[in-house]
Amino acid sequence: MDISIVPSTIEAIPAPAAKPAARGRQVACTACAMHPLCYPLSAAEGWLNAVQTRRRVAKGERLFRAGAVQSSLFAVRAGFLKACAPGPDGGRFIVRFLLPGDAAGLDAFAQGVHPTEAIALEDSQVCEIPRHRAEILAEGIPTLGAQLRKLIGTELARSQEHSALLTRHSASERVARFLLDLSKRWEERGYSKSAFRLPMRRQEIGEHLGLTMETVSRILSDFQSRGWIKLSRGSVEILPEAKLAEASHA
Amino acid sequence: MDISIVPSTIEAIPAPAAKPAARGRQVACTACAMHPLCYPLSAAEGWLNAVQTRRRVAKGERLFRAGAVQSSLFAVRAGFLKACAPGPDGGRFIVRFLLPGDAAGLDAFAQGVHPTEAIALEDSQVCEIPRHRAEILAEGIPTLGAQLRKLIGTELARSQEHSALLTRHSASERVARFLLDLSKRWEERGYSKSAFRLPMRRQEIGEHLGLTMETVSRILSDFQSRGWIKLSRGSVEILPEAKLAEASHA
DNA sequence: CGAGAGGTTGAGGACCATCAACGCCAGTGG
DNA sequence: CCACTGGCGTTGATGGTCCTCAACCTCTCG
Repeated sequence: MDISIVPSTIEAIPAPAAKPAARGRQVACTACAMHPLCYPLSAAEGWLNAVQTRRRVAKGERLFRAGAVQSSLFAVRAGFLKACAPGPDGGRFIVRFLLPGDAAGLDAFAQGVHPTEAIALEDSQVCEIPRHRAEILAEGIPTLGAQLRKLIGTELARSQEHSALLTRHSASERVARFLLDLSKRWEERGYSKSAFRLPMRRQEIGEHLGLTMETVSRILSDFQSRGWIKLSRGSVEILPEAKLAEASHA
Repeated sequence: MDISIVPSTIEAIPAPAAKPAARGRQVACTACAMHPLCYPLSAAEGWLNAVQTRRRVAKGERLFRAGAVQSSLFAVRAGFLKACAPGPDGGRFIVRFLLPGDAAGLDAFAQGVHPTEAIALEDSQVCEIPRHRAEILAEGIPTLGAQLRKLIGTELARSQEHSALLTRHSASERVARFLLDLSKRWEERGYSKSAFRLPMRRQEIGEHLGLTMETVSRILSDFQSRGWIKLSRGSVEILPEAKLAEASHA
């Protein structure tokens, strides 16, 4: 059985205690950013189990620490994490929120050390590919090398786009785009694009968008009062008649 | 003669008309971001000439266009360029200023298409490595593949750091850091860290830092009146007793 | 000389940060 | 069961930072 292609279940791996939070949310391997990396491995018998291990990350736990040597690449399998760059003053910038299927830790290819860290916002699961394995395999299988470049390049393009968002758009445009971006990413993973969880705090949205938590809260409230979204504890619904797209680049 | 190691001169390549602007400013190959890529090639006889070509880019000319298929990677050999992401509304975000020794076009590894474009701010020269060559070589020489990943990863880390700068720092902190960053990069290339050209317009500094040209102008004037810098047409001097570093993170 | 691009400087105001108070909810312990 | 507590979210008042609009200056080039 090819577990890289068949969407496997959480029960397929040893679990000390199956947690509801991580259930029904894991992404199919075929939708994973790392899939092109994992897939060829399944063809090379005996390698798969050695290369791909899984790991649980409890809410609040750090997957890897800023400044730590890059030992592995990660792919989020289930849950929700944040990738953040801690500042010297205790503040931090949240580079990105990580959804199931997203890759993490790629920025460490620069120095071999993680410049950012990843912290779980809820109980999560990740697939782990040891770095030296990835490198060896990238040498042996040319398409893997290309896929790895593509993955890092995608992160780069995304980061540049985020910078553009930060320089050229108002607070409400940023929040609107943030919601639409999440919506799109959930849709790409086969989930509802109109209703999804929002497990991060307002503070963290602010740290991602360059705003204060109060501003984020006000703007979300404003969107709700206009009938564009519906907020509830830890989740949001984007109403069909959403003017969000309109608001996002005006 | 190994032109990848010996700092070669502009006269060594056919030049329709040697332009003073590009002279005395080309970086030594050993200081180039692409050097680890170029260097191994010189060991493989016969490949070098085919892989590494040079190209002149006149002031105002576009090295590659946003949306164009990625045909090559580039390394700046002499001159000064900007890498920018044009917005739909005619505005744009300047991702980065490119100095001699910097790599350009790496973000195209995401889709095979350039998301950003590079435009010369003054007459420049670039080294060009066709993409398919780079890929073939990366397959053949493992260290090349790793170097390529490292290059892209470095761009990624830099971009994330820039995002952090945009979200968490005031206008004057941004300008101060911008100057210090340029200073450091010139120093790394063997030039003066205290006096260097500033060939971009105020408008363009603003597009890089998320500020208006008026704000940039005011802050530079302010720095000058405090005795921290000395401005002259197209260049700047950072005075030894610079409080810039202090201002950059306060 | 005139025209135009880029830079500087000023006045006024929008936008968002700051500071502060309050509400809601979950968890805790009496 | 209920008060207490602390984290998070909301909302209001106020002020600072930076944008906007505008005038003027300098330099370059035809």
